[in-house]
Amino acid sequence: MPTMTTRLQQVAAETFGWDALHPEQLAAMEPLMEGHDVLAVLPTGAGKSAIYQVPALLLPGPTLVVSPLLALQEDQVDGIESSEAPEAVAVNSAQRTAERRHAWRAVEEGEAEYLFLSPEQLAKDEVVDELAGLGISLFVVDEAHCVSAWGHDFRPEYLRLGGAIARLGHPPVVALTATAAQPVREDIVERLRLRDHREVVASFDRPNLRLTVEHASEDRRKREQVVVRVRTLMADPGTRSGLVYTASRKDAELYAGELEQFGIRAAAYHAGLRAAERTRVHEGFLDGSVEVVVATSAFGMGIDKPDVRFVVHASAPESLDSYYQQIGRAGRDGAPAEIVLFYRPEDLNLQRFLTSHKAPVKALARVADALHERADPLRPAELGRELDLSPAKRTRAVNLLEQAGAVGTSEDGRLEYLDPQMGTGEAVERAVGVAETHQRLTRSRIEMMRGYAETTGCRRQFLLGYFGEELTSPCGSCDTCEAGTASEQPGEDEGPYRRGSVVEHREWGRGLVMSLEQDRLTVLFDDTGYKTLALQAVEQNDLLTPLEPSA
DNA sequence: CGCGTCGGATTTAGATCCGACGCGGTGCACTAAT
Repeated sequence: MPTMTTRLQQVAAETFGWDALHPEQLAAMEPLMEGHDVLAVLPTGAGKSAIYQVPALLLPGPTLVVSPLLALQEDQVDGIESSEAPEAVAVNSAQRTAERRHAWRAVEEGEAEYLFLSPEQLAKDEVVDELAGLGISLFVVDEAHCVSAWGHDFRPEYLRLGGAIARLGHPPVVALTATAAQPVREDIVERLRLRDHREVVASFDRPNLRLTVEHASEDRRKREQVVVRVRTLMADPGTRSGLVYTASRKDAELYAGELEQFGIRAAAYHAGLRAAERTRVHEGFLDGSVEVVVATSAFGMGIDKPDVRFVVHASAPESLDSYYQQIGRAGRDGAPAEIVLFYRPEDLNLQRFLTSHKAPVKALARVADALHERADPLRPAELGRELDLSPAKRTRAVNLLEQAGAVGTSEDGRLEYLDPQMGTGEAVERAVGVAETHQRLTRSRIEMMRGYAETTGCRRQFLLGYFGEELTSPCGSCDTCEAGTASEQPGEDEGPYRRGSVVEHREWGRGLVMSLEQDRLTVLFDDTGYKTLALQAVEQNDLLTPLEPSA
């Protein structure tokens, strides 16, 4: 009787041609095979897809893969098609009816093992009903950070996945991502309602990325410096391609135009461009005809180019999660790459604006009232028709009420008001509270971005600390290390506050110590998000009470 | 929210100050008109 490990390795080799599975891949696959849910946070290139592709063939029913972009679904389907594995199909709005019907039939008849869907598809009753009859044996959430990054506002259907999983009888669930700090991991686990799950988290360290921050006071000056830096980087004979990230579409166009004037084959990329132009830039970047892509956050997921030699940020993004993901597109081949952030504190204001979403009080009240009045639970689509609310608005309101504990989803996907004793006024108030807590976390993440840019300590230590990883001594290769300011460091084992320990603050409640610098420490509070505290003030005023020793 | 820009006023002939105004990201799915 071969062991599970052997069987997995056999399938990997025979079907996919992978000679050996990494320990981390196996560590994620094995609990899945035993029926556990799994959250795997592994760097791009670590073979995340294998984690579901291989067990899928050893589990009885079809495998459902939720993927955020249609282009990614297409890539994955093509990838599976080129292996010996059974068929993979996608179902989405870009298809003709006949094509869609064919895809469903292929899964029903067992010809297709893998089915790719967007979260929006899964928010539709008829889709989940169809899936319920298929005996899905593995539920995959690819790019799972999207649950947390997009579910709360931009794509609220991401928060409906937990309900869909429940309606499918909760098959083993695996959530896969390359980037997730502690609160993101917790959010994924909670929102997808993972049960007794296992986490596989690889190191976030990318030693070949050289981290630098350039401080600028004037906007105009910063713009000049960005262009000069990109020209300098491109002048290196070993450099064929690089990425520039901007905060706005206009800036992407502006920088791309300017770089072109200096003879660099640059192109802008953002969501305002026509599909054909986006494809042209994307493909040009991969084949080398476009040297530098100047992009908003629209560019990145699914881009796997090994020789990107630099990532320059003309403006800071809204979190270190996004930043890490964007810089992670450099140096995939392992060779050195330059990472430069041009930082002006004012730039964070734009991020503050872009991430500010007020609680939809009107929609909350209407949804709460409608559900309170009804004796029978009702389907989300019915609710939308009844209230004449757009799907996005309705879903956002339902999500908030659900997180507030006022509304629940039944086994068959119907919405119900949980406690008739609770007035709708209170339900709305609680939901607003949930939105505000989330907003505080968002704000605090912007402050962590500021912390990274402004630290005099080792940048790599700061970045890794944010992801809950300890680098015991300064890296020696970032700008602060080279400038000598990063050399001082706190004694990790001295003092009552250690990385990973749990503390309590009178006002902010329970928190997890994320990192220690020479004169300050950063704590992730459950309700307030990240806070950076001066050690002196903490000690003098006895601000923090240690609750548990570090794990 | 708050930055950058623009136009007008002020004061005095080129420049500065002030207030008003516009602007700012990520994708799915669907529909209606060609």
